[in-house]
Amino acid sequence: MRTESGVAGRRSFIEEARRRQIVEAATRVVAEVGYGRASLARIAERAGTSKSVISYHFDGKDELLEQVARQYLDGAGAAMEERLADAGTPIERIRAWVGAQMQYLTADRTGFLAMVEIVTNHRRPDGTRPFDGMDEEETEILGRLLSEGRALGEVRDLDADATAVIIQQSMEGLLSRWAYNDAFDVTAHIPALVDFIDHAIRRDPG
Amino acid sequence: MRTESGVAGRRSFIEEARRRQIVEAATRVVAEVGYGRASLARIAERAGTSKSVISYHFDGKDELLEQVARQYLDGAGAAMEERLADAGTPIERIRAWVGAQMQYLTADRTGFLAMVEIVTNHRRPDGTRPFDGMDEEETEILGRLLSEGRALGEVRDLDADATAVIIQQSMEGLLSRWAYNDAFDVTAHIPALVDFIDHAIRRDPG
DNA sequence: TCAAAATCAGGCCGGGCGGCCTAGAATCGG
DNA sequence: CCGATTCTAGGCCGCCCGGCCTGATTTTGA
Repeated sequence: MRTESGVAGRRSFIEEARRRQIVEAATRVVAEVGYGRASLARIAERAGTSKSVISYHFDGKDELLEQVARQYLDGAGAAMEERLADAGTPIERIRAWVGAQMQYLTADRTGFLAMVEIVTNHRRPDGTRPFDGMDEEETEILGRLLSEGRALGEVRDLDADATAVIIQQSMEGLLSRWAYNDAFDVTAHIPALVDFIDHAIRRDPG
Repeated sequence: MRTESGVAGRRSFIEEARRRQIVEAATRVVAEVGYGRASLARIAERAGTSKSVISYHFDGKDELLEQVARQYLDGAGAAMEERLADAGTPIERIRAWVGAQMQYLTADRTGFLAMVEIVTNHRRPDGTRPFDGMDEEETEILGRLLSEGRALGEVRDLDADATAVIIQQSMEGLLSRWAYNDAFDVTAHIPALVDFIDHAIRRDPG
């Protein structure tokens, strides 16, 4: 690879197309057979090319898989930032936030499964996980909204930070169920989850 | 191995001791380096023995790892069955259930991590997961308790089955946070979770 | 006591892995 | 148009894996 990685846009047309194609193939393979069985040979076969093409366009398997996860997470992050409503009361914004997050994350099952496999299993040579402490930022957003809600009297007396973690993980828990059970209709459970959270935090339920 | 597997109790003293020792070593190795890097060589080294001892006492790596997960899950199942309170209102029983489950599952971090790694990553040769649909039974228990509570007017109007899934997965979500972040103080969050669930389902909060 | 059975360590084997090399094909730039 | 560059396919390498074999050692049981 001639263009030293890091600066985008300096890549040729073929380079970009190949990277997209390979990332796409890797996503499908990881989602299908899992992280452990996703080899370069399988990915190359799925992409209709050879292993050396992957080696040529990526620094190695690690960079490719990190790219797969990073790509999905970047998309999710951008979509969330865009849909983070400024209007409404804190609880309304939390409801919108939870709904939007669940809706986006369940839109592309293959991408989601691949991301989960990589985030949970990928390790650096020293054993550490590259994708650590990802959702802390989102938890902080929830925590701020809960604090605002408490100040306004809309949210009952509770530990904002602890509750933010619980809300965030209740979402991830539901997504986890969906990840392990294809037949589980997660979208049908989103309203129940939003309602569940609403009643859990609202001071004066109606 | 002479005693055809299946019938327990027919194993010799040495056999039992070795199996316990190897399962213990495998648990620690899987929890430390993850499912993907947990090789027979590493497990044997940790156990202070050689690979062939594992091959002698177990049918293979698959049986060993399934044993590691099964052992933890059996212990959890037995503990839960024992602590499933008969007394109290449905919500009180749900609170007790959630608290007990969280308390037991966080008591042995190493065993829990190994179980999670194996349950999520272990696959049969055909690609299917042996540990599928495990928590459905527990979800059904929660669903029954919610239905009872609704009939008694203690629980608000809600979809019992959907809510049962959400409660179950909110627990697993919190455990997942703990699994990925050693510093996360999960026990400190248990009361907040129980309170969260209580407010989410109770008809007349106070 | 002592042969038979059980248990163990070390080495070896075939296989799949990621990475790399090489020769040639495709593309580009002047 | 053609040399230089980019890109690709296939094969090869060393590594680690799980499984197996062999021969030594320990334990068992009559």
